[in-house]
Amino acid sequence: MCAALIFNAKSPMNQNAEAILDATAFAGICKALGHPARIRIIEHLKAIDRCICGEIVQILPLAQSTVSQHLKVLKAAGLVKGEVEGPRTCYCLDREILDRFKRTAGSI
Amino acid sequence: MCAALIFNAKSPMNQNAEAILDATAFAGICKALGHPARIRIIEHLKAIDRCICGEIVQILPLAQSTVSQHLKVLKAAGLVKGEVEGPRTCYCLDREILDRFKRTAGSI
DNA sequence: ATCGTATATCGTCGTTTTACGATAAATGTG
DNA sequence: CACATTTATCGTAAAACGACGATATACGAT
Repeated sequence: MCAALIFNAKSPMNQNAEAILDATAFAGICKALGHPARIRIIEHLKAIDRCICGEIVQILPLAQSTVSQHLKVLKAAGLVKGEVEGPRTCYCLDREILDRFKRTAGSI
Repeated sequence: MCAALIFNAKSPMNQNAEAILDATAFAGICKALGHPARIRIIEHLKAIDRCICGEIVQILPLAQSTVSQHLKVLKAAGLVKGEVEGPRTCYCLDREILDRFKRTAGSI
């Protein structure tokens, strides 16, 4: 039927959107999402699409350095992307990874 | 339309199946799922419906006490239920909680 | 060139996680 | 009753996490 039924997630040629994460990769994403502050960051990024770090600092009751660390975790997991814009960094969701997480979660 | 649009997750009267988890609850479930061994336990339980602890010990390359700890984490998160049957304990998924997790993940 | 702003990184501290072996508790079996 | 089986719990050690303040870095503005 669809590509997801033909290729599995471990196939190197599988760059399609239907890809499903294996247990380790899925656990890695879950771990990155396993903190309330990081969930709120994801929710906020979903709502406003893109924003700078400072905006998140104002929303969360955490120090700037702590927020920066949480963003680092999310970035390492591939859930968010950050691009430097002059003195600030603009963050946005990586919808591709997020969708892959959702599909995998749905398949459990 | 459906109940999910009328009641939100924080409503005390919201015991319906469409309930969505708040950020903290969702993060808690994600944290519990944030380890490859625990994902494999969930997958195995989904495949065979119910099994005793010893069966999981044979599947995973971990000591019995470690597996028992992982099961404890999953149970604390509400993802699995365990009932004592004589000298052994039989585990199975809590589909309700799992579905709630899935729906919340899908709504992110 | 200096200043102010925004962010990342460093160092630190206390807590939590993960893993294991050893042991206790519960329950069938001989 | 003694014994084997199954699982949970305890104790422990190493690693990772989460939070913070202090500091470094990068860049625009004056």
